[in-house]
Parts: sequence; structure tokens; C-alpha cells
Amino acid sequence: MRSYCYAVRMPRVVDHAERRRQIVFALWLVIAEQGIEGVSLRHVAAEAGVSMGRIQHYFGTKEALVLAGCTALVDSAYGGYLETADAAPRDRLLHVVSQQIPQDDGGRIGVSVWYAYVAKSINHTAVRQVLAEARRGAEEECVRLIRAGRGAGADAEDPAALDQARRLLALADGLTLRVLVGDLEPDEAVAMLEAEVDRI
Amino acid sequence: MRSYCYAVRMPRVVDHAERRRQIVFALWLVIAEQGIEGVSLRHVAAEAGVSMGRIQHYFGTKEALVLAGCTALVDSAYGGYLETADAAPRDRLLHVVSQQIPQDDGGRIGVSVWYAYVAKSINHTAVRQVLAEARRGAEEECVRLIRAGRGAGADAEDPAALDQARRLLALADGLTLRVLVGDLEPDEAVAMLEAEVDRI
DNA sequence: GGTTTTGCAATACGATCGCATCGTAACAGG
DNA sequence: CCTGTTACGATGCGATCGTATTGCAAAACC
Repeated sequence: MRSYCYAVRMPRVVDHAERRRQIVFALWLVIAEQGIEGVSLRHVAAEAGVSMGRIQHYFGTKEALVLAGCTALVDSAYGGYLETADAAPRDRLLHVVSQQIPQDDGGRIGVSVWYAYVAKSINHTAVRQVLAEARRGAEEECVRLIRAGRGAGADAEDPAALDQARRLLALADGLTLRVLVGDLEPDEAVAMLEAEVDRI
Repeated sequence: MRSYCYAVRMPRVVDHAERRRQIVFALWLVIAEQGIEGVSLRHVAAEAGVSMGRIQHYFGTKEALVLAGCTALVDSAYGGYLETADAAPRDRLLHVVSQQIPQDDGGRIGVSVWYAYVAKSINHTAVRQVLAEARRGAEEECVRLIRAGRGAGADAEDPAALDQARRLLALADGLTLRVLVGDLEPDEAVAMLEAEVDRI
């Protein structure tokens, strides 16, 4: 029971986190292909090539699995942002608002899953909280980047920057949707966001 | 079989359209409360206070019911727009882009149902086509209103107006979402849209 | 008033669902 | 080798699903 070694302490040693990642990825694929309505333990298990029992073992209930898929999605986006740590504020700002525009198939999957969760968040408290926190974080980060870009110090409040951040993020959401349903080309959407960023 | 009279030609006369309206309204309520996942013929029947058989009689399948709910939603929004026929172009433009911001409970229901359909449109061709056509219509109308507002004639193309229309509509979608999940007050969203309209 | 057609309620059916349970293979520590 | 614990695969259960089917009441038409 007591663990003297650092990483491995269990019998039948497996990489717990890796197993969870595989299952969550299969969940995303199912959501992207069939929508959140199409999510069932059996479908996800088939997509991942594992048994239903495995999913139950790692996530317990369907509810928990779906929620884990949501937090994993948010974490993944945040990880992508952290990689831009040494870029200029203007470029980082552009990354935050245009990162979700689907440029390839992988991006399409991610953003269609994201929209599925957005719709779910309307009637699902836990999902709503996860997305709300992510959104607050993105908004604050945008405000910081806007202020850094114009060379302002860390002030208490900045209504103008907040307003611009909100407009930028809302615009990004709306444009993302257009691209997703095929009404708009990714290039056009990014160009519009770039113009908006440079107007600040 | 042959119908000599104009309106009524059937035995057991009922208002077919009215019955469909009642069922579709119950469908919207179910979607708003439980999301599209929660839609089942039994739930909708219970919400409408009718039997499942009635729904089958009027819509045939669940698929057809859901799609009818989508077109009815679009038609309803279009009807609201037509009522502004004698307003100034600037006010009509503001109506188009801010009409979906939920101001009361009725508005919340409508827009949460609308977002449910948006998510569904990602994986559902028929819904996507209905929404795409509505969006194209809104975009064209915005272009017309923008050009009318600045006193321009009916010209062939106007890239600047198209760009502004797209930005306005995308911004409206994004702001609507924020209001829906409670991140933003309706007043603030409308104020931002108004500022954007007046900047044109 | 009988016939025909429509409007629906009731129900039955097979598929699928989430989840609980059970059994067991694999491995760490003694 | 033995024991305990973990990691599952397999299976079963009750609920719920969409839809097909059946049957009957009410109204229009002859």
C-alpha cells in the first residue's frame, strides 16, 4: 500500500493518464462525427478499440467522461497558448483569438467538439462552469496583452481594453462558427481578426 | 375526395397548422430545458399534453419533427423582421443583429433553441442547409441596409459593406453566446452592437 | 343512415442505452 | 509460492428509445 518509489506503485502497472487520454480522444472523435447525441459508452469504446468495461473503470459514468472531455479540451487549448510565451504581445493576442479557427481536419474536430460543449453548457451546469472559467481566463489574458501591446503598465482597471477584448473574442466566436459551417473561408476569418487586432 | 369548397374539405375538421404549432412549441420548450439530447417523442408529447400518436400523425418521425422545429424557428425570426418594415434602415439593421440577444425568458428560450440547432447543424445536413440559407438571407439584408443607410444605390457589388455586415453578424453571434451563458448583461451586448452599427 | 375518410390513442416490439456485477489475468510485496 | 490489489473483459438488467400496428370515434358525403 505504502509507496516508496516515485512513479510506479501499483500492481499491473499501466500509464493511467495515457489510457484516459486515448479514451478522451475517442470521445472527441465520436462527438465530432455524430454530435453529442451520438455519444454512448459503446460508441466511444468501439472508436477507441477498447471494451466498455475499461471506460467504466477509468471514468465511472458517462457524465464524468463527457465532463472530462470538456476540461481536457480547455486544457489542450491553454497548453497551445503557453507555447507562444516568447512571442510579441500582438502575435500572442492574434493567437488567442484565431487559434480556434479550423485550418485543417484536426482543427475542425477540435472546434466542432468545442461547439458541441457550448450547446451543452446551456443546460448543463458543470460544463457551463468549465467553459465560463476558460472564457474569463481568455478575457483577462486578452486585456493583459492589449495593455502590454500599447506599452501600458499593470493598472487596476481599463474599461477600454476590456471592451476591446470582449469585442475581439465575440467576433472570433462568430467567425469560427461561419467557418465551421462552411460559409466563410478560414483565410478570410483570420484576415478579419488580424485587421481587428491591428486596429487596436 | 374532390374538394368543391375552399378551406375545409376533410371530415373531422381540425386546424392542422395550429396543431403543428402547438407541438413545435412544446418541442422548443423541451430543447430549451433539456437540450436536444433530451428530445424524445414521449417528452415532447408530455410537454404538449398530447399523445405520442398525435405527434406521429402530424410529423411522422422524430427527424421530421426536429427539422420542422428548425424551419419554424427561422420563419419566426423572419416574421419579426418583416414587422420592422417601416423603420429607418439604421434601426432595422440594429434589429437584425440584436434581435437574438435574449432580453426576457421568451427570448432566452428562443436563442437557446437556436444554439442547439447550430450545434446540430455541424453533423446534420438538412439543419445545416436551413441555417445556412437563413444566414445568407440575413447577410444580404444587412448589406442592403448598410448601403441604404449611407444613401447608396443598388449597386452590383460592395465589398466594404459585405465585410461590415459579416463583422456585425459574427459579433452579434458571439455576444449572444456570452449573454446566454450569463457572462454578459443583455444591455451591454446591445450597447456594443449599437456602437458598432453607428460606427458604419 | 350507411359509407368512407380522417384524426388520433393505445400498445407492442426490437434496439439501444447506462450501469451494476462478476470473474479473472497480471503483477507487487512478503 | 502466496496473498492482495489492480485492471479490466464479459455479461446481464431494467429503462427508454423510435416506430409500426391496430382499432376506434367523429365528421363529411351519398
